[in-house]
Order: sequence, then C-alpha cells, then structure tokens
Amino acid sequence: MIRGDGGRTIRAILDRICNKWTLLTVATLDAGALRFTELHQQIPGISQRMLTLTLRHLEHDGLVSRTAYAQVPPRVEYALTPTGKSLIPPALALAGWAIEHVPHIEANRALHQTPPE
Amino acid sequence: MIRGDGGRTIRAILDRICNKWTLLTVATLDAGALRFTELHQQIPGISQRMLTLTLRHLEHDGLVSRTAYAQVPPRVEYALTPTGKSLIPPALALAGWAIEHVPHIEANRALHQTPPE
DNA sequence: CGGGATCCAGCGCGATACTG
DNA sequence: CAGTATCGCGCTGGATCCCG
Repeated sequence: MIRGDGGRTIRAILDRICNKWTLLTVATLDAGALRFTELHQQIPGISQRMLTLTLRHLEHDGLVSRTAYAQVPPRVEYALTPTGKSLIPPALALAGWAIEHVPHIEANRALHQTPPE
Repeated sequence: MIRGDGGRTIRAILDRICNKWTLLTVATLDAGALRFTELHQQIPGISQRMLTLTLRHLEHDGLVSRTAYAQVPPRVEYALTPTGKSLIPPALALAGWAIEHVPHIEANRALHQTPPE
C-alpha cells in the first residue's frame, strides 16, 4: 500500500506533515484552539518564522482554521479542522511506536559508537 | 502523548524515518530481503548514494540487517529486523490517512490557488 | 499582538566518477 | 555487483528587523 504507487502517496504525506514542525503543531492544537503567541510558547524550539509558515501551510491544506478577531489588540486563534483532527490517531500510532522503539534504536546507535568525526 | 516531552519524541522519529527515502525503503523491504541492485530498481527515483546512506542509517538504527556473502560476485542482502517490521503498521496507518485525505488537501490547495509567485 | 521580509548557514539530495 | 568520494545546488529553517 505504501509503495503501490512508487512512493508518491507516502512522499506526499511526508512532504506535507513530516517537516520539522507540522506534526508538532497539529499535536499542540489537539488540545484546543490557541493564539499565535500561545502556540509560540508551547512549541519550545520553534521560531516565529517557522510557526507562521507551518500555520499557513496547515491552513492552506485545510488542516487548521484561522480566526482573526478585528479587535484593538489583534487576536487570532488557530484550531484544528475535522481533517486536522483525523491526523491525530495515525500520528499517535507513530508516536507510540517511537516511544516504544526509539530507546532501542538509540541503544543500537550507541553500540556502533558512530564516531562523530 | 505526542508533545508530552515538548516534542522530543516525535521529533526523534521524524528525524529518523521521515526523511525522503527511509520509510519508502522500509516499505520496500517489507516484502522480503532484497539485494542492493534490486532495491535500487524497486525504488524508482532513488540515487545510489541515497540508497546507501539510507540503508546504513537503517542498519545503524537496528531496523534493517545487512548480510554480505563473500562470493566472487558480491552478494549483499538487506532485510527488516523485527524492530523494522514493527514500523510497518504505524507507517501503514499514516499511509492510510494520506490516501484518504491527500485528495481533500489538494482540493483545498487548489481552492486557494497559491500564486506561484 | 500577529505577523511579513530579508539574510544567511546547514545539509539533504542528486549527478558523476572511481574502486574492490 | 556493491558500494565510496566529491561537487554543487536548492530547500529548510534560524535570526533579525520591520510593519499594521
């Protein structure tokens, strides 16, 4: 199924959600709508640029909705759309796998002692 | 769960398996052990270099085993380890999601008509 | 507060050529 | 057959400045 189309499909997701921040942003929004600054604070390492880009891509792909309130202090809220929420379970599956196996992987890595240089 | 650790876990998998070829290579090996050239042919767009690098990383992480036969025509076979195989179901879940939603996503993209410039 | 624009570093990745 | 070595480009992503 994964490579039935020569990898086009899997590549398509990877290109969309497997970049550095997308999945993390979606996961963060899973808890509920958040404002720009809140997101920026809840995703530790992200830069404001990448948050903006990520949100715009997600919005563009219909995974996240953007609601701007025309108030004096600008207030913009981001939330997951149904499609966005549907990403959570598979993402969780992957995360579950990671939690289970990453330690084993890192143990393996350590064994080989990849000389950093 | 995903971001319970600030994203470290999810980032860890992304860094390992979400690069351009890893998941695809694992998926290809799911069918059984393959030789270098066979892999190279079964993964359409991949270059020798990336196949080598990907396999070495996978081997390093304990997801793929490498068996070299010291024969006159060198013969090397790659196969998934149990850990590698365990990646298949979550990967399939993600692929399933993609197959279901990517069309919708692309429809959304088309709507917005991202001006290429 | 919520971003857009710009500059710059790193490296992911492909093409090519060479080796055992 | 199964790689390794080198080069170079393009994209990702961080830092910074600026604007409504």
